[in-house]
Amino acid sequence: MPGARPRGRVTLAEVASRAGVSRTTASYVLNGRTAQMRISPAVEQRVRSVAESAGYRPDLAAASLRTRRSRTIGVISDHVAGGMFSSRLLVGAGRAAREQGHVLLIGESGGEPATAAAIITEMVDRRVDGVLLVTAATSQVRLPEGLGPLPVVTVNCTDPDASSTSVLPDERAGGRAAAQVLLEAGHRGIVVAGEDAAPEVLAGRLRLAGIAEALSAAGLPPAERIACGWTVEGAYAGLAPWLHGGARPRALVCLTDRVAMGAYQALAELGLRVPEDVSVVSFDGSEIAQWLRPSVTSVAIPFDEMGARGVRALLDGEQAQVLLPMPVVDGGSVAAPGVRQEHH
Amino acid sequence: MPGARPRGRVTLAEVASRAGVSRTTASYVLNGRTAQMRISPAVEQRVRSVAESAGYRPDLAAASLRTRRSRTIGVISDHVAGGMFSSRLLVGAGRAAREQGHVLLIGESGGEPATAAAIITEMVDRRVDGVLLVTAATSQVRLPEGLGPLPVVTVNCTDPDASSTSVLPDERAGGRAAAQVLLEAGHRGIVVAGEDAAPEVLAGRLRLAGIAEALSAAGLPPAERIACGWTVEGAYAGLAPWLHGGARPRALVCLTDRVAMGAYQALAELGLRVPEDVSVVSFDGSEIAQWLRPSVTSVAIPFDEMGARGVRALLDGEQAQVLLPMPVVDGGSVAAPGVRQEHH
DNA sequence: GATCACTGCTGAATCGAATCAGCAGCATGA
DNA sequence: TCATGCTGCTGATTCGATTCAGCAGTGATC
Repeated sequence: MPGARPRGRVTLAEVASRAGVSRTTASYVLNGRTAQMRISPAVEQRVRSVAESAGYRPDLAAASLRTRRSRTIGVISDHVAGGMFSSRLLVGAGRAAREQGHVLLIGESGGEPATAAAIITEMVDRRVDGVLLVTAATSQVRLPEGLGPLPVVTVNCTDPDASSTSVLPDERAGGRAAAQVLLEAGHRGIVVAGEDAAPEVLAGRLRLAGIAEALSAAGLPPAERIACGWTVEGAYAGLAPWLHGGARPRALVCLTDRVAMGAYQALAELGLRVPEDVSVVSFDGSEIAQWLRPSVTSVAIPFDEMGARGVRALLDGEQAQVLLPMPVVDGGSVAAPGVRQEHH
Repeated sequence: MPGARPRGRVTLAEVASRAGVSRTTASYVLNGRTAQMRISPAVEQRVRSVAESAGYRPDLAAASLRTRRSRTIGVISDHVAGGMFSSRLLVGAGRAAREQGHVLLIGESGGEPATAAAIITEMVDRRVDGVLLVTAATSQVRLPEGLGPLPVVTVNCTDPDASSTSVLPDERAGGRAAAQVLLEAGHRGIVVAGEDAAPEVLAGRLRLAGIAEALSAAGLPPAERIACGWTVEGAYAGLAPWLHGGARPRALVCLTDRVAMGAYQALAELGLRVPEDVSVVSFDGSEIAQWLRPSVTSVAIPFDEMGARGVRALLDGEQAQVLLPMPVVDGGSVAAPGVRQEHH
């Protein structure tokens, strides 16, 4: 049946024949290699317009077979897709990838090394151009086996033994910024709520280090520490007894927004108001921070940007270690110490 | 240099030659088609063991070129990856895909049709085997153009004009369940907080319909409705004036966990306790529900399972409309009405 | 002992692009 | 007039799998 297109897709061969040139010429034109290959402007125009009007799209499976490039990036994560905030990383990464004609292949290991290994195999089989290794919490990792010579960028994590590029939030500077917010409001006695999580998690240690640096630079003694987990429940359970025991902090740094939420609950139970009685600053810059009443000033993890920078570093072959600033998202949770209103 | 492997990957041709058979035979063995093709057990064993010991992995780009199948599923979402809870859908979908040797290609449109179109093009170019169209909120959609004959499963959304398979949470039954929890606790006067969002969002309407059904079945009048948005802030802003105006609900159904959070804030401000003064039930089953004190009983959206079922429906060529049950996650927010303790 | 069916394999084509090596045609200079 | 060099294109091969069609060899049958 002449006139009917036999297959679903238009191939390069069809474009070439309709334009009256060889497949080779059509290929060069459509890959923008007219200059090196000395294709005349007339032919170039002809090929381009035929391709356009025929709706030609190259078959990437065929191209990948030949070029060994797939315009696809593998994202291997532990709990990023499942995480409440970290999943935004995928949004930024996806946008940056799309800007360069790439697409994301995702695999979530759930923290299982065996699953991670299976994911890596699947990705290598599909000839991904590179891999983004991502964690939900800023942490140290070991690069998994099986990646071979694939370029890898670690995002929100880093392998101290590997030379791979990494993109990390500047948690230490974030820690300084958090303390600075309270210091600038006039606070001196600062209490830190939250404790180190697992040893491979960097976030806690670096935030604490930053806070300590800011206090030390201001000539103040180290902050008091209240141990409580990283969770809402843990923070409440850790802070409530302390407050019931009579403690009356004026300025609280919570190591995560979840801790801040638990802290708000414990404070509310005692009738302590934020910020009149207690100023609060926290970390993560998640939506939780805005949901609290008043919303809590939070030092944000730029997940979206981290994903984007990770992809760009991967595609541009960047080698540096990138430290992204953590912006302070202002809420209504910080006030000058003033004179505390006594409740009877 | 004899002995050294020339390329990075072992090819089928190498496996075949080492096993002393043709590429054809090796291919049939490794694709499990020994029965139809009458390959002897001895040859099968030989090929398998050579492939195993050489670490052979088929090049999927080459296979895709021939078979037009890529063992890859495209996931096109609006705000799923960026969403706090909905991103779990990707986890379930990824797991189900991996179980069948598939992998997920994700693209998030942010709700932009132009971006969605670009994503579809990229996915079609990569010969995905099928597409999961996903939304963060249960809603009605229109299938986008450009998918051609690709199988599509809509997850958490549905196109009433299309015949594609869809996987949806049974929001109406969820609504009934929410009301039932309160009715069984002995409540009769139920107030619903939250309002219809955009008309294409089904969740609100169906939840309300389910609640109405349960009340009607119990011979009770329709529930009172308090208009407030879907957000924490909106819920607080809607409920606080109402409570300040003297309203004293005994049982509250919040249309989302966010609304529940805002409701808790408004209730706390008035000194109304959950569940002693007010019983609360909500929807979503998100982590927020567990963070509240006391945790709120919530009718959960099974995001994880929705993703998994969507993938299975796609790969199995299922045609039915799947309605997944919404489990009630018990919290401590419901109690019998009892006698209200008066506060002076 | 020719025909037939069956077993167990293989040769060659194919998918759709990328790319190396080379070939006409024309102008230029010696 | 012929070698030389440039311009502008093309033929043929390659990537690594899948798969159709077919072909030796063996034993059974009449």
